[in-house]
Amino acid sequence: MNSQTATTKSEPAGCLSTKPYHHGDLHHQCLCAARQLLEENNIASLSLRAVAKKIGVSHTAPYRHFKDKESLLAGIAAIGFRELTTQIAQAVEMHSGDPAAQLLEAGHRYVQMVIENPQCVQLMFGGILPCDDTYPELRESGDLAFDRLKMIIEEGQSMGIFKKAEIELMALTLWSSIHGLSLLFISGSLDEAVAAPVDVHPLTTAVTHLLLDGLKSG
Amino acid sequence: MNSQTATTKSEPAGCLSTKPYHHGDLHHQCLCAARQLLEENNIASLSLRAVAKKIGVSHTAPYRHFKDKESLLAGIAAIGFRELTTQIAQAVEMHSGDPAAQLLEAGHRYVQMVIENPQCVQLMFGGILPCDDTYPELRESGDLAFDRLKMIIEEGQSMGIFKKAEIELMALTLWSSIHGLSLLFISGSLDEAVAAPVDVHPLTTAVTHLLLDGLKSG
DNA sequence: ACATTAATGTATACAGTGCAAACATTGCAG
DNA sequence: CTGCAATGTTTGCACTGTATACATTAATGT
Repeated sequence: MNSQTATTKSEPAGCLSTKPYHHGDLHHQCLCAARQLLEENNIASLSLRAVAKKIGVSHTAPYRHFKDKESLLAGIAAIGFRELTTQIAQAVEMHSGDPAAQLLEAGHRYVQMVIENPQCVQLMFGGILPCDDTYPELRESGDLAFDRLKMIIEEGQSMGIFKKAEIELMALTLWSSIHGLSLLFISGSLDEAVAAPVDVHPLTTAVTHLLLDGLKSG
Repeated sequence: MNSQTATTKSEPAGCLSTKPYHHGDLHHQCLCAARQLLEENNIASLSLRAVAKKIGVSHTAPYRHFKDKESLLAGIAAIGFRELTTQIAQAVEMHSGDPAAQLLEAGHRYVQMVIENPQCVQLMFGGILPCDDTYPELRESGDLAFDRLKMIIEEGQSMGIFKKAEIELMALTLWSSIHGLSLLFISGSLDEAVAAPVDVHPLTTAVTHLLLDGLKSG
């Protein structure tokens, strides 16, 4: 080829500047693009090649940043777990000193997160990724979220507004219920099981209240 | 007595629609083989070609019985839904006249079913299959199961042992909780969130009891 | 009974996929 | 400036879903 100018950044007109052939940070962009494509379709039809094309790199470029496709998926799932934990944390500090309100708020945020990122959630809990310690970051985030949930209940107990059953059991019941409700919702199973058109927010509120009735002391 | 019926052996009580013509139950065998392969690995790595090979036919043979791969998956999911409905029905007739026991039994069977067929359940609720009416049989089965659940609660209410909240709401809470518990269990999320090694049966019992506390009248 | 036909299974082909290996381009360290 | 490590590209292979054309066989009308 010719030596000097033509090969390098000789694209003065038009295009955005940031395309130095060594792409900015492909790692991050892969995650973003993949997450977007994931939600646009579903897990099955997400391809690494499509991700690469969306970013504008060759279809093997992502392999410089992710060992394989599963590794990319794990990265997306980790983001999801972190977001979930964040949501719960925000719910806690939003209603400081009111465990019942914290649980309700956390439930709403959990459901909201699931509804807004259904495919990501399916990825997080859908058994696609291995359960072992292949991707440690996954478990840590999940752990954190559950810990926060238990802390809420603990506070409620010490305040005397929750009965003193096993904490993990109560937390698990709550988590299961909200988790199940969210997943049933995005799976579409509710739309025809329940007669009326389903509105999540009041539904979540009602379910949580029903659960809180069972958790109340006395 | 055998001149005609010898060759035309009525097909062996297959899982899906009967094939009045041409004998040979490839349809049924595809479903069985696919289901088996599905549980041996996971959804992502289930291939039609592997199914065909397992049965011993050419890799395009299944297309005579299933429009495409998704259609096969829908068939498997339908089997799963029907099995779920059956389990709940059996729980009901097992504890006739005792709604609380029916719910508990149904919960145990639900969880058991999920644990024994995790990949199938992921398929049923994992958002792989379209939610619309592309596969009507899917929705019908799910409907039936939910109807049975509501009937249990209705009976409990008329017997005066459940509070008289909205039936669909109570049913939904119960379903969500058991569903969520099952899915969390097979997703592996529980193994590290909960400290001790998780044993499902007592856990299901405990969760159900906690819920029943919230449902009780008074 | 036999030819016709529809139902069923096969052979072949093709585009899309994940991924490995060899190669090219860049930014940086000596 | 030279060499190197990080990053991106090209090429290639095995495998997948599935469309098409072909072969076979069971069911049916005459």
